[in-house]
Amino acid sequence: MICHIDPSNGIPIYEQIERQVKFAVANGSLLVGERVPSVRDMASQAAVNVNTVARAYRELQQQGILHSIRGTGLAIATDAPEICRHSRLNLIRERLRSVLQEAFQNQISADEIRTLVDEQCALLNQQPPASNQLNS
Amino acid sequence: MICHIDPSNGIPIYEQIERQVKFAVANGSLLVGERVPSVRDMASQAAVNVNTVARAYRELQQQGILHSIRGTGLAIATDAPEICRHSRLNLIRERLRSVLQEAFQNQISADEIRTLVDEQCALLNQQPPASNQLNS
DNA sequence: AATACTGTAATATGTATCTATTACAGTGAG
DNA sequence: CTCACTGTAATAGATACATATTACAGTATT
Repeated sequence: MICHIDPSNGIPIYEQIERQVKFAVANGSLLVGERVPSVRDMASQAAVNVNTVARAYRELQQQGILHSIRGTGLAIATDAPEICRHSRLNLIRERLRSVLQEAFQNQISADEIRTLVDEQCALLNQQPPASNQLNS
Repeated sequence: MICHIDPSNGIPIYEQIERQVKFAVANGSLLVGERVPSVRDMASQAAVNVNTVARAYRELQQQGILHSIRGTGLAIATDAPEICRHSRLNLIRERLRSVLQEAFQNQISADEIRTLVDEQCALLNQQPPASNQLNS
């Protein structure tokens, strides 16, 4: 899989990696038993430090999404698809809630919000669908 | 004015203060020439350090939204309403774009997004409208 | 003049994130 | 066995954010 890091969106890099692994599992882009890219591969693809990837993988292990195969790598755990399918919308919902809360607190109407949403949906649909490929 | 700080939304506190002053100006809650709460008042109301408020005010000065009256305080500048009315939707648009970009990159459909938006609009409408009052 | 406010600045401390680098033990293929 | 790969750990350094504390100069009120 390929990770797209946005260094300027306020979300820590290790957490962005975490989230994208979860989405990939929920999408079926990563299957149970399949190995995730090695920390060094992922780090070089994402132009990020190895420690940062290692932290993401560590937290994914603690959540039961990855399990370690000693000396070989990290693989998608059996329970991962269920966990990640459940997380899929929640990850977006939480971020969305935070934005809309600020909007409502500052007198922006639901109509204005819906207009902004439609506008951004149109813009993002035109862009390349950010190919979520598997790795080698 | 009263500031609502969310320590867990990834936006630095000084920037949250900055944004809320801009919204208040755009809304007409703060009028040209009116004084903004003193750094010490704002800090105690928001349960935040004085330096953090001072940083927000400093950046608002650099943007031409506040101007200093020596020994007396900071007041809303003449150009502030125009600047802030222009910023109003853009501040939300940028945060929204970031969230929707992540959603689209991870195969969440526009329909799913719109469902989430409507769901959150309904939830937030039920809550107290977060009174954006002027101070004493 | 004295007092109580303004903003502003300097200093030190703590925490979180990220980087760079080095090292080590386990695994598998040649 | 050797070599190249795994994850993992330890260390050190940089930066950003926020805190606590102290201090100072300007202004207005009494």
